[in-house]
Amino acid sequence: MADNDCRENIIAAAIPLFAAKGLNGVSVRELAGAAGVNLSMISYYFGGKEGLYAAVLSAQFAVLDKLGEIKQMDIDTLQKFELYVRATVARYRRSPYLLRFYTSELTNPTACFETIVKPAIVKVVQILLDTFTDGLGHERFREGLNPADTVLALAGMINFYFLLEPATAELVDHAPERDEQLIGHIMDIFTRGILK
Amino acid sequence: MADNDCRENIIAAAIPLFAAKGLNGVSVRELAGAAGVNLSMISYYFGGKEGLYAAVLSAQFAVLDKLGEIKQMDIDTLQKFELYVRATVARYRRSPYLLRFYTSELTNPTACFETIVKPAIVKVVQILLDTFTDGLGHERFREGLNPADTVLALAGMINFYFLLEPATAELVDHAPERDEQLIGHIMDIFTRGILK
DNA sequence: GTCTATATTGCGATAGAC
DNA sequence: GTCTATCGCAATATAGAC
Repeated sequence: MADNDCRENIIAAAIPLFAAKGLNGVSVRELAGAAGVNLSMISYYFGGKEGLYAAVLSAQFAVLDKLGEIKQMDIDTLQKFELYVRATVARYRRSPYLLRFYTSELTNPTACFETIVKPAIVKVVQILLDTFTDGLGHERFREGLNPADTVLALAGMINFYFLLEPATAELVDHAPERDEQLIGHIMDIFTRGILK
Repeated sequence: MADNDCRENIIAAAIPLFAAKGLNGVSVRELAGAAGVNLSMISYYFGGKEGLYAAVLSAQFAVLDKLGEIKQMDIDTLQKFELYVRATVARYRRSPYLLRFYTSELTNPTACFETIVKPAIVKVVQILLDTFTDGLGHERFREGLNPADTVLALAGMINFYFLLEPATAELVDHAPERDEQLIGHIMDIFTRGILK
């Protein structure tokens, strides 16, 4: 295995394994076997299993950085919220393991929670809060809306839909073809919910 | 340790440990130590660590059974949905580890997912779907509402608020004193979102 | 029912050859 | 940079004394 291919192979093979079973559910032997490399390579490149896990999480959460662009855009507040929902759906479709890492760290935090996951979540929530506050001045929002409750409600509607998929696959159609309808639905509820 | 006290002590001590670290993150030694019993008692009473985990999950998810009563009540559909939200909040306050087991099994399923967790989730979603369908006949709901998207949106708003707490504690006030305001907020958004 | 002692297995990590 | 071999440890589970 040539040079940096090895390092990338290990990360690529580790993503679905860590996502499915968590940090403690996978052994270095299993990780090395899936990557087709010798198990000592994991210590060589990452300093151990936990180092590999941290590298995987860093790569997974890097995609969240792009969300910051929404705040600066010259569009309506509600259009910004719709962009957030669209970006979230697109992200989960493109990177189907991200939500697993996200919620696994929220429920069973490792050392990475404080260093990687929590800052990433805080950043996203802060963007949504700022967007809402910006809109308060010149949008026709209802009186008495609590900013935090409002933006967490929006985030909850879209994230929970994906989180529940393993349990509701036979009850609810989670096909990507329905994503547009889902986005429209959530934005309809949210828009009517917060406007005067 | 007298008789059945022992069995119950083990379960009581196991709940926060399994909730915080997951099935693979806790050892039988740690479990026995926290319960103040000999480690062989776990095999004696539960047949092993996985048996104890299954017993813990069964006990945790038993509280969901009461939700079925909402369906039969002679009240408005929207009042039923509010009762669901209230019951969810009250449940998480009374049983602060349930959500951890819930989402841990959704993201990193064990053998218990198919036998205990998924059936419990399906049951709740089915109750919400039936409640919505019942209401379609005699409530002033908007046209074109997708039942699944609608009820998952409601469930998402309330569940995600609690799921995110470990990450947003410094950003958002998650105190129980605010629960009434939160419930009112979510029901306001949901009600305006689905009525004509 | 509860204990001690132990059997057995699998773990993560690394020394050292190439 | 990659391999083999192995070290040391912690895991679960249980046999057998009381």
